[in-house]
Amino acid sequence: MPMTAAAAHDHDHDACIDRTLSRAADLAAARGLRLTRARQRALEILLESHIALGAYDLLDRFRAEGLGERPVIAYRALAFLQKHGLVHRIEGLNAFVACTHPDPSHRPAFIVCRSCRMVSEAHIDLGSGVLAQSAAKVGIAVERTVVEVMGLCEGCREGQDHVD
Amino acid sequence: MPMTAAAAHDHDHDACIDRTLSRAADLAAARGLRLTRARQRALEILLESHIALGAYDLLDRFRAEGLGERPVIAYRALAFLQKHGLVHRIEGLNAFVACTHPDPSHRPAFIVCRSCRMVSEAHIDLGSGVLAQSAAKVGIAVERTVVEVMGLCEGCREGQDHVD
DNA sequence: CGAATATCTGTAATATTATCACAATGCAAC
DNA sequence: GTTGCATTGTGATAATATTACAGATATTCG
Repeated sequence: MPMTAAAAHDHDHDACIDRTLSRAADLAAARGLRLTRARQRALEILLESHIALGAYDLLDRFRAEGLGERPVIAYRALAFLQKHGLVHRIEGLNAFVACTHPDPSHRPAFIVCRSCRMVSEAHIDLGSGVLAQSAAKVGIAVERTVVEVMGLCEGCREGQDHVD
Repeated sequence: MPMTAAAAHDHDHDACIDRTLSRAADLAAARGLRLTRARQRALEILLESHIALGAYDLLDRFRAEGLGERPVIAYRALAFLQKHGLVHRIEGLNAFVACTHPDPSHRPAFIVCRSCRMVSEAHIDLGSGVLAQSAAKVGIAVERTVVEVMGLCEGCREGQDHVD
């Protein structure tokens, strides 16, 4: 039986959801943010699993729930959530996942299945290593790091030993 | 006077170009690849600078030179060059740069200016660190790593202290 | 050589991802 | 309550990327 994304994370996913939502609520209270219906639902939908969703996947859900019909609705919600660190973009997939890490400001790193789009969040400090030195040498002031480790998860390897 | 991308790399760019093109020719000879006109020119165009170009930027050049009118022409050339490690995709920019590293199979890392799109190529071995362990733990067999360090280069910081 | 095979190119259409512009609405401060 | 600002609604469009299939070119092998 193929392992689900949640199973692969081996955790209490309900608690994971609750923790993240209450963190979002705290953040909103603290910073005076407006966690409107669309923003709240976007976060909830992304939290349902650790599968990265495209903006248009989210839009489909919004449409089904009467929360909006047009792409920009989804992009706005995602932009807001990203800005406040509640959602991350997976560049290698053009997709989004809810942030599952409690630390407010961190350098996220992602472990990603290119087939089922399961994402596991980790961390890495590139700020102090060889790469930071190289960046300094060419004069780049680092603002953001994109670190994504891609491959096939166990379930996807079983289902399909071909390339995909 | 703002530093150019080439100056920031502080190198003999002509030699850089020659080296990469001859490496491509060697590779083609060795593997029986067909380095056709469009492919050759795509590589040459990307080599003109260390600025990442979008597929449609390349297409514009192709159009100007009578090498093709349609997007798929550019994407095909890029796919071929990527497949053989002569070009890398910068995920954070949806753009492409020529590979400047002699090592045939490596884990590239990029230092990127988000404004002028200058790219400096470095390397990093994530295969042996914490991240690889995390990947193993969630069952991902790593195939590819995306490592991009983004920020503003010196020239772009000077020109525009606002956010951009 | 010449047919068989594989690769590459040309062309059209379309899919996917993302943003802009502007009017209308809601919410908060005074 | 009206001023000011953030948010939403609506339409259009921009930017990025792929599929499908026919025709051309190169390579292999009898």
